[in-house]
Amino acid sequence: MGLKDSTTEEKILEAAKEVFMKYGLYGARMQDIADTAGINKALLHYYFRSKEKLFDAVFDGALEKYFSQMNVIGDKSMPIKDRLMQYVDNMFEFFTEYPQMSMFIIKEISINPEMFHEKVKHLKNQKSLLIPTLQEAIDNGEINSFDPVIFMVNLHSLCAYPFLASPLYKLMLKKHGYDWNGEAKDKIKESVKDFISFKFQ
Amino acid sequence: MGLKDSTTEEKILEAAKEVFMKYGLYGARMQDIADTAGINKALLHYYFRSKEKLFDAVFDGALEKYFSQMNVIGDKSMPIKDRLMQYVDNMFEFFTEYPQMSMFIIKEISINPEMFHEKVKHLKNQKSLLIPTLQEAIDNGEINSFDPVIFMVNLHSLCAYPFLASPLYKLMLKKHGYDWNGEAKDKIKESVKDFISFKFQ
DNA sequence: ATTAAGTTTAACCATATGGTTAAACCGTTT
DNA sequence: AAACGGTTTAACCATATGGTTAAACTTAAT
Repeated sequence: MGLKDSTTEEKILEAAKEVFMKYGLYGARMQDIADTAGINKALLHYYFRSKEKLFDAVFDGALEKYFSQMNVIGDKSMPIKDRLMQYVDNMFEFFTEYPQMSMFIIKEISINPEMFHEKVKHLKNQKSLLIPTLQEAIDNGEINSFDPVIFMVNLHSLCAYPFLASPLYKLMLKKHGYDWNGEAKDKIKESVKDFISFKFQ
Repeated sequence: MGLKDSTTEEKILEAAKEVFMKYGLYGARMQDIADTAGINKALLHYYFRSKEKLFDAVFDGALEKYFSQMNVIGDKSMPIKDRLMQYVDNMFEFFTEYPQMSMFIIKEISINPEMFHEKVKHLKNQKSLLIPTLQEAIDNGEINSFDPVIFMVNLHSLCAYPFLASPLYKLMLKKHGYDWNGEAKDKIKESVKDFISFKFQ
């Protein structure tokens, strides 16, 4: 019950992240995780009692990171437009660092929505900060009225989809002279900012 | 080698679609497919030699349907704006009928890009019709100049992501008074049309 | 009715897989 | 050095899984 060797546990978690994110709960193999971590398979069960428990640790971490990131939004000292531009920058930075995360979360929820329903209760940042922020700017008369919920869906679409579909784009954009890991990502980010700029004169 | 009972083969393919799309190649179980189809497991191997072959049949069908759909775009008799609006309608119709398809295709490509690379060669409609169509409208002076490749990415983002993320939205939009299966989908479609309208005065 | 060909099933097989256990291996305390 | 606690490993177990086989079944042609 004492302190466990943190580095081993972290090695396991890192490997589990990699394998679960790629193959999902059912597609992932414990032996694969052990090999990736460079340890014995029995150690997985020593640190995390079962495959499900290990998966939970990975999934909980992902949910926490994902939802807290989605709520990073600048304070009221800036105009709403600047805050949104910064929000776009943050999303692109986040998805660049964790390109597989949205796919992982969405896919696992689609397989097992009940589990997600249970887990979301224990999250601290479950409600979007973006929507009340937009609503406030509308109420202030800072921007013209529109539906902030629908706008949030559009904005997340524009930012998240290019990364979700990057396995496709990595192979298909070449035909049009673009390299995903090169200029494409930045050009897309600028185009997203262009897109939402129209909404704010 | 003669004609096989078409209904059994179709039952298998239907079940395989369902199970593979949900769990992916590695997560899917042959027994699960057999149970879903209501047949003996050995029959799967009688009609399709192996799990991989059965998966190929499903994946090839999905690729074919997906890429041919992405190229349905009206002819030059209409103004470019109307053609794009129709394109949006088509995408929303398609994703409503096959909500899991983009997820399935993208996920499997991300696990095994080489396989996709091989398969895409044998596709008839591999290159996007949207991009040359936009380029033509720009060259004609019908619309102001912009990058058609980046625009295509944005447009597909706006249309595809809401369905990709629908497992999430189904659970989260309720908090804001929306029902995914009710009004939300249509409101999002209209907002997408609004978004792209800005590009065309 | 018999044959022939395709179809379907139950019973099997070899291996993969999640999980367990007892022993070995540390590092620290006494 | 002995004892103790946490850590790691090899060997093992029960079941799941993809795949095979031989026999039973169905249908149509002769």
